Amino acid sequence: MVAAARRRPSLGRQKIEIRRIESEEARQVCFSKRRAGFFKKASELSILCSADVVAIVFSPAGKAYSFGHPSVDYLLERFMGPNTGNNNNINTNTSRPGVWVKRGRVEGELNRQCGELRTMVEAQRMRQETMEEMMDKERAARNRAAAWIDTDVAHMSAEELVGFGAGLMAVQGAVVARADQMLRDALLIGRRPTNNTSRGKGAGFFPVRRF
Amino acid sequence: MVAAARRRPSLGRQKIEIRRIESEEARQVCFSKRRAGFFKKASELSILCSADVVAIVFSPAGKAYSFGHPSVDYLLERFMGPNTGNNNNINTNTSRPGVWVKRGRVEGELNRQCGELRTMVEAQRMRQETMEEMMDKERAARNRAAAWIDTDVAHMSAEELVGFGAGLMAVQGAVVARADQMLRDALLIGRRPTNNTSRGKGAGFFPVRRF
DNA sequence: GCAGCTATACTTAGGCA
DNA sequence: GTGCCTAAGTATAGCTG
Repeated sequence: MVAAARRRPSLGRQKIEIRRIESEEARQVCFSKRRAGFFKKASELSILCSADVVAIVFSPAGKAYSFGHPSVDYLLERFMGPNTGNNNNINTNTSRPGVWVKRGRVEGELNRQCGELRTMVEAQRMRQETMEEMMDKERAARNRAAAWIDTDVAHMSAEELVGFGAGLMAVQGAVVARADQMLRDALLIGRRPTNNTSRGKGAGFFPVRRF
Repeated sequence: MVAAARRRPSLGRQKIEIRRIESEEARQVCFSKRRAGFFKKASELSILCSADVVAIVFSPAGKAYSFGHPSVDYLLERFMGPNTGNNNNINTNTSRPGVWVKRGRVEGELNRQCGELRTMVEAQRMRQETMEEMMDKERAARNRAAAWIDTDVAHMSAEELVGFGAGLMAVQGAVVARADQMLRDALLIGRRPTNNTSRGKGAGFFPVRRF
């Protein structure tokens, strides 16, 4: 059966899907709020568990915000290691990064390569953003369509339904349900209807790298 | 009143102060749980707001866990690259007039950075492909959905049709046409269909009407 | 150590000032 | 961009298997 149209259940918090927020303004607001919450989590984690934590967030506009305990620099240094390889069980006691100097011309070739690569990265990023926006639009259109179907069914009075007849109702329900199901499944906007106490997001959910 | 309440008020969550957890075991458990939550927050932040996020956590034992979107190394390079002045809570431009590297590790750093950038390019390319595949699937799903509706009605047996009654048969064409059109219009354009069809007492709101 | 539970503390989406 | 408000959605402390 098709879910009834969902009106705003309240003035309070609403559930949202974890996907790029389309509205630029809403995205910005969300960014501010969640960034604060994120850093708070980082802080709590470091205090409660005596863990060292560093978190850096780049806003879409390019601004960088960071949190670090004991300090961002120290931890980054520790993470990246004294050499190119990342070492797991740390042993660097260098509490301060050394002096940084601008690269000389010796590495001009490498520098150019890096520049090109960076340019490529940026270009690809822009393409990616464009594509994300396209998908947002498609999804928005889809949601509107789904909502429209839902509304239709939801607003259908019993009288009207009777008018259709049992057979038509069945087909209609099947059509709508099936279409809705297919759309949701295929388009990844569905959810697990089986168990509302969602569980089982155990492993491999995050791109977390372990050492 | 004397605080006699040193009992557990319930079986549920209890309030704790944000301070180092004394019990080693409890601290470890908390670390695991909160670390997961922390990375989840990072992931959500990056997705919801299209922000780049990197988070690194060192367990008390020294193990390092990290999350990074698009990639830890790329973001760290981006964060540290532009200049030396990288302290906490500092803004950094995305643009870099020149790449700065640590003295004495210039070549190693450059090579490493180039490697990371190449990895980035590759990763982004793959992500782009993934996204394109998703879009293709979405289109295919839409087409399948539309086709399914068609076939469903088209393959309807005479028996079924009899069950529906003559009126339903008469409307069948309208069902298909309207549903198809609705899907196509709404899905592709997101345009609101004209729903104000004349409706007598039993007229259906849905494209299909009573017979 | 991780997975599952319960009940609750905490976070935050959507509005509004 | 900031901050407050409400109500709901989530994360998670404390336990158990």
